Amino acid sequence: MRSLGSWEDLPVPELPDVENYKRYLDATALHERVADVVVGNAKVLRGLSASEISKRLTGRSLESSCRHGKHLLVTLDDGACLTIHFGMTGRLAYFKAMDEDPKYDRLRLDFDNGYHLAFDCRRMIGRVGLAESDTAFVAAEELGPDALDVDLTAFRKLLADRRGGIKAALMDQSLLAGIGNVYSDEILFHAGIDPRAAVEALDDDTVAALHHSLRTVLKTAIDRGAGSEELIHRLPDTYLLPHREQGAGCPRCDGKVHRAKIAGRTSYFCPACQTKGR
DNA sequence: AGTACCACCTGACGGC
DNA sequence: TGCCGTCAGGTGGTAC
Repeated sequence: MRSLGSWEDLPVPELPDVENYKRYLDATALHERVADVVVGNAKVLRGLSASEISKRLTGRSLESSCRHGKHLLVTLDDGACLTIHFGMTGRLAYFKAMDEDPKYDRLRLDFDNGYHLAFDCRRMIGRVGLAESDTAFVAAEELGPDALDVDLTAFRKLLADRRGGIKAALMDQSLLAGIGNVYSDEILFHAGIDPRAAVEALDDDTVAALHHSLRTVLKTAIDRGAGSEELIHRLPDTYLLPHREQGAGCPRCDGKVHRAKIAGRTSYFCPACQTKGR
């Protein structure tokens, strides 16, 4: 059992978490001018040197932001784009007093107003970079459309040409961007689809149900505070996320939650509820 | 094209 | 008590 407040309760950033990080950045650091850049660990820069990112960011201000899938893209006043991917353990912290600097601060922007924005990333699987523009970045990364921008017609089209497992398809960032292991499980749970199902095995009604679940789950997670450790306590009772444990009671039936490796990931599902696509 | 597996990375946890 | 293997999970690379 996970203990409350341990690092394990921190969410792995997928679309809903990153959306709330974007809103956090918009509410805090936007329009502030960067006075200094402090690189705590250049590994998160992948290739880009500390002096290069420092040179490009110093004197700039953060003008606007957008999110595409799990990426946060911040446009600067010179038109360039600061790109942030949170990996598994990344998050943002905006603060004034340096004793609030998070432990795993890998990159910090110090603003003219005396505040700081830190990219906190314990496992350093996250990365920060620079791109010509947000659209250039999305194209270069070969990302599919953002999961919340895909309507039912487009969703049917994406799946029509896809073969193989539905869980792998949902998590494929080049097909649609933003869904990872945890939310793919949640979405399939609400749609009543067996996570081991093949895409071809889903009929039209089931694809419509899947699309509906996808939107509902992602939006609910955003509204209930994804990105905060409180999310798990704020989700509706019918959500699987607080029951991601082998043998836990299914929140919808008398069955038990099962764990299995599906699409290469540890997956949780209820075999009694999730029967579609079998 | 889709799948399988490894590596990256850190810290928690179970086994002995 | 303490060492050690294993696991988590997004992404990227490679092999099939």
